[in-house]
Amino acid sequence: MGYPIRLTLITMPKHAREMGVLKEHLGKHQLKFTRQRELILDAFLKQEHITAEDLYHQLARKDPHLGLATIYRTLNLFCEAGLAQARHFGTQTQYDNVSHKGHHDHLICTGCGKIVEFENCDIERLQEEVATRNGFTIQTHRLELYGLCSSCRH
Amino acid sequence: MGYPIRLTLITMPKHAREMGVLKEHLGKHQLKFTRQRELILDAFLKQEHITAEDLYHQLARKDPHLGLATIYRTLNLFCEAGLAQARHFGTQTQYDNVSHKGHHDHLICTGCGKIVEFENCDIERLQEEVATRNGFTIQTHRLELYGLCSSCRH
DNA sequence: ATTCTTTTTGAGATGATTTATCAATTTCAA
DNA sequence: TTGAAATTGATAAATCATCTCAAAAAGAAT
Repeated sequence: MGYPIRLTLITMPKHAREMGVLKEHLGKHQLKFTRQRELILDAFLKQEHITAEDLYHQLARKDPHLGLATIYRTLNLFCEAGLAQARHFGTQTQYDNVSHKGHHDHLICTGCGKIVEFENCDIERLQEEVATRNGFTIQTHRLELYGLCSSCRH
Repeated sequence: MGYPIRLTLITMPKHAREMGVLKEHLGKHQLKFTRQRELILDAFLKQEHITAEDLYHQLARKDPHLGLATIYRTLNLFCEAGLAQARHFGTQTQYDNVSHKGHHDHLICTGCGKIVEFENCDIERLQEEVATRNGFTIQTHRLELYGLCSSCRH
């Protein structure tokens, strides 16, 4: 009986953990915490993946008119801080939100463009094996499977 | 005893099989077989992977002066014919020669840029599993492992 | 709070890569 | 050989991302 005691968590600001990661990275590199960086991180974390251009338009309506260059700079900063990962799919660069998972693999439908994300420990273990056998130490990886989803096969 | 009877193969023109693949693709799409396309395929097949720019410079001295636009058009044509595969690595597009292997996976050193190619049947089998579980039929895939090679780790 | 140094921002210029345009040329089937 | 259709090459244009730099903001030290 009694209510679950989650009040402190419920009232925590959104994306507190990621904001902390960002601040730690900034501190370590003599960089500053700005309103723009906060706004962009907040918006970025609401998506699985987005392009700089899309994020620019999404934020254009907000109060200060954020420059496109700032969006690019900040997304690249997130990559360095380990909050995002750049991926070149098609013509524009996609920035993936990897703040809540170790790796990010994709199943991509060549028919409709649908993207399904997955994780597979067995594959990752085999990747480590291959790398070790070749004297490499893996920092990150990218696995994309292209094909037709069930709807597009017909 | 006696010599191995491989004479017909030995005297076959280089890249005959791939040239056949190209011609078949051209025929199916009302496209024409030109001297440029022949030259570009010949040069392209001599590498594992190359950028349009590099191929352009490599061919610049040859008889008909090939335009850069033609190189791009033709490499994209090869992709459609299944002879090449485009990969966005860094800023330029890399065109991989996939004519003699099923798939093309890479170990890429983030220190020196060295690229090691590998194939791993176990990984491919697991990829099929993942795809099937999600209702996908795989057409192709891309696996890139980024890390430091043994020389760059120091 | 004020000052001061350093970093960041925004707007547009710039750079890099790829595609589009179009007249002249080439291919290839009739 | 002829003629319709496709291709080519040169360059313009488009696309995407980074660079430049003066003005603004951040943050530490007064």
